[in-house]
Amino acid sequence: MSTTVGPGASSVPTLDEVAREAGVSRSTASRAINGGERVSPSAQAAVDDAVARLGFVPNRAARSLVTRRTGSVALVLPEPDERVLNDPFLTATLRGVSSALGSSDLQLILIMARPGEKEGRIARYLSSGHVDGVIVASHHREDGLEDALRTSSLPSVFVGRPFSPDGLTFIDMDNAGGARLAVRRMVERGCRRIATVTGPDDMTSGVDRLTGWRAAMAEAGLADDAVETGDFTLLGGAAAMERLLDEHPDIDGVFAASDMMAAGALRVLRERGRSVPDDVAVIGFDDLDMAADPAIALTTIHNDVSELVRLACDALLTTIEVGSATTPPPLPARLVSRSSG
Amino acid sequence: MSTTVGPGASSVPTLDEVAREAGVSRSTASRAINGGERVSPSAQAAVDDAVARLGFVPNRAARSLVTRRTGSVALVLPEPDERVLNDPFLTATLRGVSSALGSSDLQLILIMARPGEKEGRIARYLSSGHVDGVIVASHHREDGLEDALRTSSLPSVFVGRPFSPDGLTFIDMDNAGGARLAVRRMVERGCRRIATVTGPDDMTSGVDRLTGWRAAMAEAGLADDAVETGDFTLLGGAAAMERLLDEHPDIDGVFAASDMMAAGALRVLRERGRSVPDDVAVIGFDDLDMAADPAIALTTIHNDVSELVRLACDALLTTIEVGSATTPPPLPARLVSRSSG
DNA sequence: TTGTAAGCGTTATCAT
DNA sequence: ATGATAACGCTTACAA
Repeated sequence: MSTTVGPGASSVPTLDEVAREAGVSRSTASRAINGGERVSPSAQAAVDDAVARLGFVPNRAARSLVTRRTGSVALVLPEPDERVLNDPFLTATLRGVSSALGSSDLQLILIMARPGEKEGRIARYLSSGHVDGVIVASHHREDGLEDALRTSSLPSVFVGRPFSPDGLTFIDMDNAGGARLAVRRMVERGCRRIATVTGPDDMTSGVDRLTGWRAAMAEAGLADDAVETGDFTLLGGAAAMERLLDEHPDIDGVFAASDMMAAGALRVLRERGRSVPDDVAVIGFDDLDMAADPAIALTTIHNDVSELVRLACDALLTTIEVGSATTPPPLPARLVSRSSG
Repeated sequence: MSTTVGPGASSVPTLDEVAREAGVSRSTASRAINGGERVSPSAQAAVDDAVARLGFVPNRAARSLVTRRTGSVALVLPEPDERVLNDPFLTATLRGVSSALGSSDLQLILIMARPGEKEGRIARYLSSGHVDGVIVASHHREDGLEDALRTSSLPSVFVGRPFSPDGLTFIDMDNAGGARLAVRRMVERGCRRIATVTGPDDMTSGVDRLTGWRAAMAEAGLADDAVETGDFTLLGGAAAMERLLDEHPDIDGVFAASDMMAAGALRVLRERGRSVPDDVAVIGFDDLDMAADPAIALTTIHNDVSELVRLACDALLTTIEVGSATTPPPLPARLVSRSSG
């Protein structure tokens, strides 16, 4: 019925065509499509009809050009993709954001690190107006995200304290407090030579847990020289534990800054014939499912990722709508007692 | 230096401002920014300077409005997010697409199912012009994606045969052939009462593997009545195995349409005191890492997901650039022999 | 090589 | 309630 323009000219209908088909002006059609404020029932019906008949879908580029809204938010996880998919902490973050967004009608855009990453690719993508907001988790000191987002007007929320939090909003748990809890528990249990397997020092979660460990060791009047760095992975934790045993054979307690690293440490301790917790107590951090596994039974500091992420999403949505949000106090740490320490 | 318009008026610089700052016209600035065809070295330098000074980033909405390119492609996995993150097959797909895109400068948009999913939400998102192309994997008969993409002009590639492949391009392996291989192997090994734990019948991978099983059973002159349906999960496989043993206590071989289901079947068989492969042989499908685990040692049909996904991405990029791509023949199936069957 | 001008498809303002 | 009309920020003929 329409003036055909040749083969392949079907393509996507525009608002103009809908308006024409409905016998109204483009503005009325637009109003009818968006909520229908101030449009007569008859016009509304005509437009609805035309939309259905033509299979009209608004062009988002055109729409966001004028509304300055894209309808999507980014989750930035500056880690290689295989890491993102294998690390339970990261998958929990992804899951949390995905479900928190489920209720809103925002689309999630997942942005991970890429092999030969040219510095600033992610920041550039974010500033190019493709998203209405950003959640950043698992970020590193040198990834440039903090400065980029601080200077940008793009709403953003960090999961985990940024290195320079000024002008940035973030959600975090009390990492130092958690480490303190772990040390105190081991001290109570009679440990006197307590080591730590720390996280990477380019991540605040690693830094803060180490700080907490040092503080608690000082409080207890214990030496804080048994420190080895891991990378939050099982293998990294195992390697750190090896070094720890080589250099400090007398340790009787280990605080690992993540459950994954604790699992690696446990494996090494078993291989080296140390019994846990009798010879060496072990306490992890995160309280992943694996910690509750009877075969592991890891005492650990609970980290409520889904709550953290929920709060982050709330804060982000608030920022997008209201224009700002505040950084709440850190979530308190809680020790979950199992048989390892 | 610029005419300030009040507080908060800093915001994002536009191409116009860059042009003014560089002392050239907007079109010259545009050309300089996009590749720099036909711009004098001096103009180029001036523009580059201005861009750097102003921190200009092109507005993608405006750009895609005219170029009709968004610079992103969607990966659609119509499964709930927890499923996506826990199923090794799906994570492999995600990883594959992510790395295949790494070389191009396309951004990946991950789209998963949502709890109260209103029918067609995904299709609507895809047609709204937010992406240049789509890869669909793990799709179901009733998810509406096939029709939506068939009628749409959006480039798309399915990983796994669609139910109605006409007008759609897809990459698949020889699922029926794989099932046949499994049955023949068990027949060779002396099995005569072979059951199957099938996949869901709203997915072609489930259907095709069942078809292959039936064909091979017929070829061997065996009865094909021992069939129970699973959902590709471990629990589903276990439940199906229970039913199988209840109804056909005499079975001596099981073809499970996925390794996850095979793992569930193995667990049930062990619990019920049947030894594998002596009492009952078991063959899975997919060849996930877990199949190679010595504690499982599952004979299985190899499924080269990363290759499948690579081909799918290639096909998609071709379609986006050239306008069309063809469906290649299915990848041949290969049996990987381990101790379970 | 450069600039002018015409869109791309929406929404938003403002008379009517 | 409705409809012109002016943006939104960019690319791209076409002219100079």
